[in-house]
Amino acid sequence: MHLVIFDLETTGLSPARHEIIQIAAIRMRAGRILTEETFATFVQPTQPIPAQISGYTGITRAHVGDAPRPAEALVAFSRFVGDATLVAHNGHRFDLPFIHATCARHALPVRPVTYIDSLALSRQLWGGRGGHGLDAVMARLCLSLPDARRHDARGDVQILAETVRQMWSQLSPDFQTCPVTRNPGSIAQ
DNA sequence: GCTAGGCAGGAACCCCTCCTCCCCT
Repeated sequence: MHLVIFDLETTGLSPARHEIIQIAAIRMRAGRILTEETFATFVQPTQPIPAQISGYTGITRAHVGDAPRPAEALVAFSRFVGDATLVAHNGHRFDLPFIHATCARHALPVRPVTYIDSLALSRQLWGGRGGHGLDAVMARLCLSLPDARRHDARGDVQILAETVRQMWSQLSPDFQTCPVTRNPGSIAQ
């Protein structure tokens, strides 16, 4: 199965009120993380980045000042995605709604995609007990990637890709079948 | 902890609705 694992950093939690400031993605085929096939860009928001978000993500005005505008960044991301199935942690309620809202705000034409929420992999594997946040999943898998910085999309996507690989291998070792629901979504054309 | 939004699981109850917690920046 051809997957693109991705992560967004944003200026807040509300797709209606906040903006994307960073996109990172990494490709996975048949259970292999293709570390040479990555995508990463900062995105220039129309509003200033709140101080608490700069503190949380490390992303400041200096990072996004010359970055592509949202439309340009989302089209480039779409090209990278190709015909892959997208994967994001809490993507059903966070990343995909942010992409939908950003496309709508900038009147960007969209195309259908399928996506998997990696929260569902965690719930499938460990049931309702305990948390399913990325930190909790990492702890359960005893996973530590010292070079991957949390809350930087490039670091989070490395961590997420490895957690997805490990969870998937426990649920469907041959990587041929998808162990959780694939949802319909849309991204920029 | 707040923002938005409503999954998933459990309780109460008998089949759907309500409630609480969750998860993302």
